[in-house]
Amino acid sequence: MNTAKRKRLEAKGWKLGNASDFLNLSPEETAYVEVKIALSKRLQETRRGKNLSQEQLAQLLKSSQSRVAKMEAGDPTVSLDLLVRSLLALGASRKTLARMLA
Amino acid sequence: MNTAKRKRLEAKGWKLGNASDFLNLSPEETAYVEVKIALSKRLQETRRGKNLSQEQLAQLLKSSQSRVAKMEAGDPTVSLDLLVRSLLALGASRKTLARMLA
DNA sequence: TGACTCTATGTCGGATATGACATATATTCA
DNA sequence: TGAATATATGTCATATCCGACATAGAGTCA
Repeated sequence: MNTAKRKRLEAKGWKLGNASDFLNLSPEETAYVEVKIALSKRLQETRRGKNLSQEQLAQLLKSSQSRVAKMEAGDPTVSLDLLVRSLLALGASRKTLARMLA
Repeated sequence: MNTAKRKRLEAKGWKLGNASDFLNLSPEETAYVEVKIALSKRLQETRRGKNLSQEQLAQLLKSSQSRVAKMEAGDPTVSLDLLVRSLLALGASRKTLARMLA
Protein backbone atom coordinates (compact mmCIF):
# COMPACT_ATOMS: atom_id res chain seq x y z
CA MET A 1 0.00 0.00 0.00
CA ASN A 2 1.45 3.33 -0.98
CA THR A 3 1.91 6.13 1.53
CA ALA A 4 -0.80 8.46 0.26
CA LYS A 5 -3.38 5.72 0.32
CA ARG A 6 -2.35 4.63 3.79
CA LYS A 7 -2.47 8.19 5.07
CA ARG A 8 -5.90 8.67 3.59
CA LEU A 9 -7.19 5.57 5.31
CA GLU A 10 -5.57 6.55 8.56
CA ALA A 11 -7.16 9.98 8.39
CA LYS A 12 -10.50 8.29 7.87
CA GLY A 13 -9.88 6.02 10.76
CA TRP A 14 -9.05 9.02 12.88
CA LYS A 15 -12.19 10.79 11.80
CA LEU A 16 -14.24 7.80 12.82
CA GLY A 17 -12.88 8.25 16.32
CA ASN A 18 -10.10 5.70 16.56
CA ALA A 19 -7.45 6.22 19.20
CA SER A 20 -4.16 7.69 18.08
CA ASP A 21 -2.16 4.80 19.50
CA PHE A 22 -4.10 2.41 17.29
CA LEU A 23 -2.59 4.30 14.38
CA ASN A 24 0.82 4.53 16.03
CA LEU A 25 0.79 8.32 15.89
CA SER A 26 3.36 10.23 17.88
CA PRO A 27 2.10 13.04 20.13
CA GLU A 28 3.03 15.68 17.57
CA GLU A 29 1.43 13.75 14.73
CA THR A 30 -1.69 13.47 16.85
CA ALA A 31 -1.67 17.19 17.60
CA TYR A 32 -1.19 17.95 13.92
CA VAL A 33 -4.20 15.84 12.98
CA GLU A 34 -6.20 17.49 15.75
CA VAL A 35 -5.39 20.91 14.34
CA LYS A 36 -6.42 19.90 10.85
CA ILE A 37 -9.63 18.27 12.00
CA ALA A 38 -10.50 21.30 14.11
CA LEU A 39 -10.04 23.68 11.19
CA SER A 40 -11.90 21.32 8.84
CA LYS A 41 -14.92 21.38 11.11
CA ARG A 42 -14.77 25.15 11.45
CA LEU A 43 -14.62 25.55 7.72
CA GLN A 44 -17.71 23.43 7.22
CA GLU A 45 -19.54 25.26 10.00
CA THR A 46 -18.62 28.62 8.54
CA ARG A 47 -19.64 27.63 5.03
CA ARG A 48 -22.98 26.25 6.20
CA GLY A 49 -23.52 29.30 8.37
CA LYS A 50 -23.31 31.39 5.23
CA ASN A 51 -25.60 29.03 3.31
CA LEU A 52 -23.03 28.31 0.69
CA SER A 53 -22.70 25.06 -1.24
CA GLN A 54 -19.26 23.53 -1.64
CA GLU A 55 -19.41 24.61 -5.27
CA GLN A 56 -20.10 28.23 -4.31
CA LEU A 57 -17.31 28.27 -1.77
CA ALA A 58 -15.00 26.74 -4.38
CA GLN A 59 -15.75 29.63 -6.72
CA LEU A 60 -15.06 32.13 -3.96
CA LEU A 61 -11.73 30.45 -3.28
CA LYS A 62 -10.96 29.94 -6.98
CA SER A 63 -10.72 26.26 -6.19
CA SER A 64 -12.95 23.29 -6.94
CA GLN A 65 -15.83 21.52 -5.24
CA SER A 66 -13.79 18.38 -4.80
CA ARG A 67 -11.03 20.23 -3.00
CA VAL A 68 -13.55 21.86 -0.68
CA ALA A 69 -15.00 18.43 0.08
CA LYS A 70 -11.51 17.16 0.85
CA MET A 71 -10.80 20.15 3.06
CA GLU A 72 -13.90 19.46 5.09
CA ALA A 73 -13.07 15.76 5.23
CA GLY A 74 -9.59 16.44 6.60
CA ASP A 75 -8.05 14.66 3.63
CA PRO A 76 -4.27 14.25 4.05
CA THR A 77 -3.63 15.86 0.67
CA VAL A 78 -5.02 19.14 2.02
CA SER A 79 -2.49 21.44 3.63
CA LEU A 80 -2.96 23.66 6.63
CA ASP A 81 -2.12 26.53 4.33
CA LEU A 82 -5.19 25.89 2.23
CA LEU A 83 -7.44 25.46 5.25
CA VAL A 84 -6.19 28.69 6.80
CA ARG A 85 -6.42 30.63 3.56
CA SER A 86 -9.97 29.41 3.10
CA LEU A 87 -11.05 30.43 6.57
CA LEU A 88 -9.46 33.83 6.07
CA ALA A 89 -11.27 34.18 2.74
CA LEU A 90 -14.50 33.51 4.61
CA GLY A 91 -13.77 36.48 6.82
CA ALA A 92 -11.85 34.99 9.72
CA SER A 93 -9.08 37.06 11.28
CA ARG A 94 -5.84 35.95 12.90
CA LYS A 95 -7.52 36.15 16.29
CA THR A 96 -10.61 34.33 15.09
CA LEU A 97 -8.35 31.56 13.86
CA ALA A 98 -6.70 31.40 17.25
CA ARG A 99 -10.11 31.00 18.88
CA MET A 100 -11.03 28.30 16.38
CA LEU A 101 -7.92 26.39 17.39
CA ALA A 102 -8.32 26.64 21.12
CA MET B 1 10.71 39.42 -12.21
CA ASN B 2 9.41 35.96 -11.51
CA THR B 3 6.72 35.31 -8.94
CA ALA B 4 8.84 33.50 -6.36
CA LYS B 5 11.43 36.25 -6.37
CA ARG B 6 8.78 38.93 -6.11
CA LYS B 7 7.07 37.13 -3.26
CA ARG B 8 10.34 36.76 -1.45
CA LEU B 9 11.07 40.44 -1.77
CA GLU B 10 7.56 41.35 -0.72
CA ALA B 11 7.84 39.17 2.34
CA LYS B 12 11.05 40.93 3.21
CA GLY B 13 9.44 44.28 2.70
CA TRP B 14 6.64 43.21 4.98
CA LYS B 15 9.08 42.07 7.61
CA LEU B 16 10.78 45.44 7.47
CA GLY B 17 7.50 46.98 8.47
CA ASN B 18 6.02 48.20 5.22
CA ALA B 19 2.29 48.79 5.05
CA SER B 20 0.18 46.10 3.44
CA ASP B 21 -1.40 48.54 0.99
CA PHE B 22 2.05 49.38 -0.32
CA LEU B 23 2.29 45.75 -1.37
CA ASN B 24 -1.30 45.67 -2.59
CA LEU B 25 -2.19 42.85 -0.24
CA SER B 26 -5.84 42.01 0.29
CA PRO B 27 -7.09 41.71 3.88
CA GLU B 28 -6.88 37.93 3.79
CA GLU B 29 -3.41 37.96 2.26
CA THR B 30 -2.37 40.35 5.00
CA ALA B 31 -3.86 38.11 7.67
CA TYR B 32 -2.12 35.10 6.17
CA VAL B 33 1.25 36.85 6.28
CA GLU B 34 0.54 37.96 9.84
CA VAL B 35 -0.10 34.37 10.86
CA LYS B 36 3.12 33.17 9.27
CA ILE B 37 5.20 35.96 10.78
CA ALA B 38 3.68 35.32 14.20
CA LEU B 39 4.53 31.62 14.06
CA SER B 40 8.01 32.36 12.69
CA LYS B 41 8.76 34.54 15.67
CA ARG B 42 7.40 31.97 18.09
CA LEU B 43 9.51 29.27 16.52
CA GLN B 44 12.66 31.31 16.95
CA GLU B 45 11.74 32.20 20.52
CA THR B 46 11.04 28.58 21.35
CA ARG B 47 14.23 27.35 19.76
CA ARG B 48 16.34 29.94 21.56
CA GLY B 49 14.53 29.24 24.80
CA LYS B 50 15.74 25.67 24.52
CA ASN B 51 19.27 26.77 23.61
CA LEU B 52 19.22 24.95 20.32
CA SER B 53 21.10 26.03 17.22
CA GLN B 54 19.27 26.01 13.89
CA GLU B 55 21.37 23.00 12.99
CA GLN B 56 20.26 21.13 16.10
CA LEU B 57 16.62 21.97 15.51
CA ALA B 58 17.01 20.87 11.90
CA GLN B 59 18.20 17.46 13.07
CA LEU B 60 15.28 17.18 15.44
CA LEU B 61 12.90 17.98 12.58
CA LYS B 62 14.80 15.85 10.06
CA SER B 63 15.15 18.98 8.00
CA SER B 64 18.10 21.25 7.27
CA GLN B 65 19.63 24.36 8.81
CA SER B 66 18.78 26.44 5.78
CA ARG B 67 15.13 25.51 6.00
CA VAL B 68 15.03 26.41 9.68
CA ALA B 69 16.56 29.78 8.83
CA LYS B 70 13.90 30.29 6.17
CA MET B 71 11.16 29.31 8.60
CA GLU B 72 12.33 31.90 11.07
CA ALA B 73 12.69 34.49 8.32
CA GLY B 74 9.11 33.97 7.16
CA ASP B 75 10.31 32.97 3.71
CA PRO B 76 7.39 32.54 1.28
CA THR B 77 8.61 29.09 0.30
CA VAL B 78 7.89 27.90 3.84
CA SER B 79 4.42 26.53 4.43
CA LEU B 80 2.25 26.88 7.50
CA ASP B 81 2.32 23.11 7.66
CA LEU B 82 6.06 23.09 8.25
CA LEU B 83 5.89 25.90 10.80
CA VAL B 84 3.12 24.19 12.72
CA ARG B 85 4.78 20.78 12.57
CA SER B 86 7.98 22.34 13.86
CA LEU B 87 6.30 24.04 16.78
CA LEU B 88 4.52 20.82 17.66
CA ALA B 89 7.84 18.95 17.49
CA LEU B 90 9.20 21.46 19.98
CA GLY B 91 6.46 20.49 22.38
CA ALA B 92 3.66 22.90 21.59
CA SER B 93 0.10 21.61 21.86
CA ARG B 94 -2.97 22.59 19.87
CA LYS B 95 -3.94 25.02 22.59
CA THR B 96 -0.44 26.41 22.86
CA LEU B 97 -0.55 27.08 19.15
CA ALA B 98 -3.84 28.89 19.56
CA ARG B 99 -2.29 31.10 22.20
CA MET B 100 0.69 31.77 19.95
CA LEU B 101 -1.67 32.96 17.28
CA ALA B 102 -3.81 35.22 19.40
C1' DT C 1 -40.03 6.50 -9.75
C1' DG C 2 -36.70 9.98 -11.92
C1' DA C 3 -34.78 14.57 -12.39
C1' DC C 4 -32.13 17.71 -9.69
C1' DT C 5 -28.81 19.39 -6.29
C1' DC C 6 -25.26 18.56 -3.18
C1' DT C 7 -21.34 16.03 -1.43
C1' DA C 8 -17.65 12.29 -1.66
C1' DT C 9 -13.83 9.95 -3.85
C1' DG C 10 -10.30 8.78 -7.22
C1' DT C 11 -7.02 10.35 -10.61
C1' DC C 12 -3.93 13.32 -13.22
C1' DG C 13 -0.65 16.97 -15.08
C1' DG C 14 1.22 21.02 -13.50
C1' DA C 15 2.48 24.06 -9.55
C1' DT C 16 4.71 24.68 -5.17
C1' DA C 17 7.33 23.26 -0.98
C1' DT C 18 10.85 20.20 0.45
C1' DG C 19 15.68 18.73 2.18
C1' DA C 20 20.16 19.15 0.77
C1' DC C 21 24.02 21.54 -0.56
C1' DA C 22 27.16 25.48 -1.44
C1' DT C 23 28.47 29.62 0.11
C1' DA C 24 28.03 34.29 2.07
C1' DT C 25 27.58 36.83 6.22
C1' DA C 26 27.18 37.46 11.32
C1' DT C 27 28.40 36.55 15.93
C1' DT C 28 31.23 34.95 19.66
C1' DC C 29 35.34 34.54 22.11
C1' DA C 30 40.40 33.73 22.83
C1' DT D 1 42.62 40.58 15.41
C1' DG D 2 41.28 35.65 13.60
C1' DA D 3 39.33 31.14 14.19
C1' DA D 4 35.19 28.87 15.36
C1' DT D 5 30.35 28.69 15.38
C1' DA D 6 25.87 30.33 14.01
C1' DT D 7 22.80 32.15 10.74
C1' DA D 8 21.33 33.82 6.03
C1' DT D 9 20.64 33.22 1.06
C1' DG D 10 20.45 31.03 -3.48
C1' DT D 11 19.76 26.93 -6.19
C1' DC D 12 18.21 22.32 -7.53
C1' DA D 13 15.95 17.62 -8.01
C1' DT D 14 12.35 15.37 -5.85
C1' DA D 15 8.19 15.07 -3.11
C1' DT D 16 3.90 16.86 -2.11
C1' DC D 17 -0.17 19.65 -2.97
C1' DC D 18 -2.96 21.95 -6.21
C1' DG D 19 -7.22 22.71 -9.35
C1' DA D 20 -9.70 20.24 -12.49
C1' DC D 21 -12.33 16.61 -14.10
C1' DA D 22 -15.07 12.29 -13.97
C1' DT D 23 -18.09 9.82 -11.54
C1' DA D 24 -20.36 7.73 -7.53
C1' DG D 25 -23.51 8.32 -3.88
C1' DA D 26 -26.92 10.73 -0.91
C1' DG D 27 -30.79 13.68 -0.15
C1' DT D 28 -35.03 16.22 -1.83
C1' DC D 29 -39.12 16.86 -4.23
C1' DA D 30 -42.51 16.43 -8.23
